[in-house]
Amino acid sequence: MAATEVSGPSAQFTKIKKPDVPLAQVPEQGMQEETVRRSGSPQGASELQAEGSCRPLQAKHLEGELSLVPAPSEKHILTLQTVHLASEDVEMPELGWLSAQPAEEVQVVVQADSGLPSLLWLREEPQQSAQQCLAISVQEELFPLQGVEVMQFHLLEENVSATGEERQLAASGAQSTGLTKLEKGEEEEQLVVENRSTESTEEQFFLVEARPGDEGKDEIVLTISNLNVEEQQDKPASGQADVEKASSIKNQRKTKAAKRTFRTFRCSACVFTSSRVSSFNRHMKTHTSEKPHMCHLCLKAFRTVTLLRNHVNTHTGTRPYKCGDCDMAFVTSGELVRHRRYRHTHEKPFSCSLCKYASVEASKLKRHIRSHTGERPFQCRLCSYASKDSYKLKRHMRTHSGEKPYECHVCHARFTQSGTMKIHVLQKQRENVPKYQCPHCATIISGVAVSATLSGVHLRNLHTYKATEMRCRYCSAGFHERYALIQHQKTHRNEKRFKCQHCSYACKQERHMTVHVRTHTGEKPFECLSCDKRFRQKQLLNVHFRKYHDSDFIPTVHKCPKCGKGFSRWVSGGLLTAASGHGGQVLLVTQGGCPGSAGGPDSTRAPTAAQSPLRPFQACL
DNA sequence: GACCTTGTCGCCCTCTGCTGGGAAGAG
DNA sequence: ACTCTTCCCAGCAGAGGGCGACAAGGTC
Ligand SMILES: [Zn+2]
Ligand SMILES: [Zn+2]
Ligand SMILES: [Zn+2]
Ligand SMILES: [Zn+2]
Repeated sequence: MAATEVSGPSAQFTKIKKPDVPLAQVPEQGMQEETVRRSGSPQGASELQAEGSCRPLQAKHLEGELSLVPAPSEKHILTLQTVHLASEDVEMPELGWLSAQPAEEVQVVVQADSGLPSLLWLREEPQQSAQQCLAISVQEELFPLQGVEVMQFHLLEENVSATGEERQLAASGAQSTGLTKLEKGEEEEQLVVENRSTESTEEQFFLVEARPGDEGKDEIVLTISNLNVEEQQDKPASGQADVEKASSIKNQRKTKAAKRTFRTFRCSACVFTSSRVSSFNRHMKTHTSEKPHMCHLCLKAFRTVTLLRNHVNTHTGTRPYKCGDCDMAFVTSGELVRHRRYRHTHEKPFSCSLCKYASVEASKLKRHIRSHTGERPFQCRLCSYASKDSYKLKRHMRTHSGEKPYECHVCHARFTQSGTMKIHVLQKQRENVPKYQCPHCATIISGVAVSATLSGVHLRNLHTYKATEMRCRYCSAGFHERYALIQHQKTHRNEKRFKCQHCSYACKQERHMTVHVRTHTGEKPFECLSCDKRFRQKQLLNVHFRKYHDSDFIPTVHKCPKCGKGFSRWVSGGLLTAASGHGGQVLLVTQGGCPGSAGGPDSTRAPTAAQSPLRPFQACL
């Protein structure tokens, strides 16, 4: 490949568009190139808005370069950096793509139209070469290589513009030097990036070349090449503009990536890539069903010896990984780590972005997120219920099956949930615990916590001698023991302490006396709103209203078992109060029946008040 | 290949809170 | 006798903690 030329009316940055080649068609490795074009139609800077949660990047111009400075905490997904490939006799400057320090880099923002990551980083290099290209590094984990390879990189001319010098170069069709150079102050855009957090992973590299498009057209052609299969030497020779030469560029950055030689092996069946052939080979076995290692105890087969050994340990109970802080032990180190996070370190690496929840395991966060989204993937096949996790659905299914797996050991009652049974058992224990009988009184202390403490409290509170005499609330009696006082006061309870001033009537409660006094004063404070009749008691008014003004009122009929006549009420002493058929009279009857018969009581409901044979029985009220 | 780490799925558990029916007691 | 209120309790769902088991990749 020849030296890359960059041309065009302005500087250029890239807009990622949708992959337009199916992943399966993506060239596997090497120097295959994807050439994409973009016409020169301008795009408004306002389009530089990524969807989703966003954080603005402010464009700045620093000493002739425009850079977009991210917030320090930003993590980004793609990195786009310029690499200035020198001519054959010019030693290449350092390669920015290995720097892996985004905060130091100059960035270029691209927009994702199709959910692709929305930011590329672009590193501005000094203009040391007439031949330039771009290298893109991709954090593999979040953005599979194949997906990137086929992306279209569109130039956004409005965003950036070439310096005057560059314009000249472009106009002349000569080699451009300032691919990433931005005109100071020309368009300082507030750019927005997708705020997606990720951990740093191995990077993938592409070579992007820019050169003028068809003659006379406002067009730039970007050529994207894969660099992954090339080796990068620690001490490369001078570079050329083709990939092979780029691959041997001296890398002066002291980074991890720069210090090692790497080669990428890529699975043809999935997105997996690895720099190690051993990992690659092992990975390829995952695409087969080959499981040569079989458990002699249960005949289950495994892919690796390690998996088999762990499995056999579950049979034998062998748990080599013991927790240093408790007695727990585990089959695998991972289980131990997780246990320690749950029980000892409380480290919770997975945090909810919507609330303060954090979890030890990703699956727990996933489950938690459903409480925000309301998603209920587990649908009951018998009713409309759907749950957010499988366990709740399983638990719910017991309501259909009637299964009650939990049994009370005290009364053998069964329950669908353990918690329900637990509460029940606690209740039973309260009933069955040993009781404490106070030696000084009839008090019996029972409950779950019968103890010396509790009985001691009883003795101290009730049976200790008090120097100060305690007076009864109702009379002049005095006591030095609280228990004696309380017992005495109880004797006042059944006393008819309220005595009528006008007659001999006495009662226990003041409210009863209030009502009674009205029989002397004639006061009837409760007035019927429908007939102006007045009552001394509210209850009497209520009864009146129902009987005479409520059409829904259904009186109870007590039938005389002997003669079948209806009575409004049964009096336990053997009196039936006559209802209809007895002319509204009060009739004294024997237990066996009314005077015209003999027998016991019976009661039925009359169909309606209107149809009832009963007549309101005023005399008995 | 061994060891380790990371990730995933599934299972079971606890704690918690709401609800409705029924018994008991008060009014 | 009736009504109303309160309490109890079983039923049930929401949310989260913890572990078992396994798969797969990185590294030595
Ligand atoms: Zn087995
Ligand atoms: Zn422990
Ligand atoms: Zn949350
Ligand atoms: Zn259901």
